[in-house]
Amino acid sequence: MRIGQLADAAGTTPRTVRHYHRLGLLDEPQRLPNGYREYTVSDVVRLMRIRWLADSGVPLGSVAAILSEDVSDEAESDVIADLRALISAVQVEQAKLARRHTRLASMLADAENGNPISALPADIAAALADAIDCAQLPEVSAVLRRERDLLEVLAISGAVPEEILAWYAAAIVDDDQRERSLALLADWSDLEGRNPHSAEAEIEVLSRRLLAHFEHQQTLADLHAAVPTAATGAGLALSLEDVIPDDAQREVVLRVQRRLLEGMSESEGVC
Amino acid sequence: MRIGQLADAAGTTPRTVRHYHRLGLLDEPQRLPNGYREYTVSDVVRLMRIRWLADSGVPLGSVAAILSEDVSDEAESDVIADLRALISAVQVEQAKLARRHTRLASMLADAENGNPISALPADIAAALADAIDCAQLPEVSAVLRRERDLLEVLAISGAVPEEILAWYAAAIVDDDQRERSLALLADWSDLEGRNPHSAEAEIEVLSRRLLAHFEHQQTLADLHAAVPTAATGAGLALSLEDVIPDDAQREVVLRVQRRLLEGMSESEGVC
DNA sequence: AGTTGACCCTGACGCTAGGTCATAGTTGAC
DNA sequence: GTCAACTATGACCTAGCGTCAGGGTCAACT
Repeated sequence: MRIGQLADAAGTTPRTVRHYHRLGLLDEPQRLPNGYREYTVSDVVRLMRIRWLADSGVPLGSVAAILSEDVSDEAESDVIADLRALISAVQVEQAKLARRHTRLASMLADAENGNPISALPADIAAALADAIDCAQLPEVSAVLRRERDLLEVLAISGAVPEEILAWYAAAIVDDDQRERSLALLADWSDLEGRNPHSAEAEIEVLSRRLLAHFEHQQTLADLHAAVPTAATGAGLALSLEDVIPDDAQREVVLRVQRRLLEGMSESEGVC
Repeated sequence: MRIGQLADAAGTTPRTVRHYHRLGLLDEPQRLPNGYREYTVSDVVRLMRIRWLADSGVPLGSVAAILSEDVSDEAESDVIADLRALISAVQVEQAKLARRHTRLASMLADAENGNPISALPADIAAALADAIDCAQLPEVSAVLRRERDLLEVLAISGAVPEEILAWYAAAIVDDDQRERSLALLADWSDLEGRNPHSAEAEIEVLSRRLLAHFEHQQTLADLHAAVPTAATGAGLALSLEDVIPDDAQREVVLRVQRRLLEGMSESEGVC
């Protein structure tokens, strides 16, 4: 019997047989005068056993121990431990594959509907992409990108609460609020270009408008409370300086945030 | 931001970041005077997007296309085709893992019960192993090994019908029939050492005893009918000469088989 | 001032389970 | 004789990094 017939009998290839020879899993048979390997039926049996184990997920390095006839106690308990480890590895892998399947399916749905592929829900990602494309001013589009990136990073971290997404969906996707939201963002981005010390009045106005815009202030409070927790919980160690390197811009953002927090705490009793 | 902080932020390792640099997935950032890479927050966003896709099962080679902003029609349809292929690959992998899980679980059960690990059902494999160990004559043990190997090869081929296994279970595992079965095999192996031309009488006697032994002759007929089909169906191209290289031994087996077939066809009308 | 420990750099090999050449000799059928 | 199909060996390739080897940098503590 030659190597091709052996391989055919076991449903594999000559390359694989030679591989097993080199690993010592299958003994090298006698050679014919022309150098060809000459196999017997017992090689077929051995090879099929190896293939069966390999197909069952046993790594080739453990096959020899399982196929060996000697059943010393320690060898057997080694085999049992190996099998247990393999089974839990398979379970881990199954969980991973299940996650992949759902994610890939939603990515495919996104792509088929012409939406961008993103870790964010399709409606939010699409609305943000549209807004970025349609923004007249490049600064507005930059602010929107920053918002989108931050939100997506939080979503990837698996730490973005449902309420935040719902709030975003309402503020950006909903046609009614959308225009006002974008106008606010435009003003905000406009403000970031200004000298923070000569823009006190505008900062005050913008903060009031933002507070007025968010009808559900509790949600805004949740947002501010959740973001740092979510970020650090996911191992994200980003400071505002990382996100906004420019000193003046950062100062404006800090002042607006401060005013917002003041405004929220003032009306806290109301909610 | 240095490479370790970047990697931590994305929940990965510096080695992975450098790997992505070499693949061109992540632009090389500016270097500090000491040669260290200096990252910004947009690198964090990019890296986390890459990790999210990779975790979702997208191969790194396809990540760039998915993350690229340009959405030309052909690029998008390429992406859709890739995603479809990935999803079906995941499904194939899930089926494979499910098979592995059941197989590994039954192997673990075998090992825990002290049974040999085999593609055969545990009771049959254990009974055959016991019989092989306890056989007084080495020839008997050799015949039993041959039987076991053949049966296991057929089981691995996935082509051994349930009835055959049930028959074996009855003949070998069942305590009542077991002794008679083993005695028959011992006589058979004894016969194989004889000159076929001077053993006509013994062949006749053995054949009659075999026929008498198998109460369910239809099952025996199934066995003989199924084995060649199963073997060729599984790509097994083994002739009797491969299994029994010795001419005289093979001749004895052929004569016994011939007598068995005659005996079966005689009583065919009865079943 | 020295030392320790935690980073960073590049380059190279290792892992699984074989696939895929490249090069060369052999067999078997027409 | 010729051609396809087989066999031999050896070497490189895959994916996604892990892990060393060998060396430089930096901040803190003694």
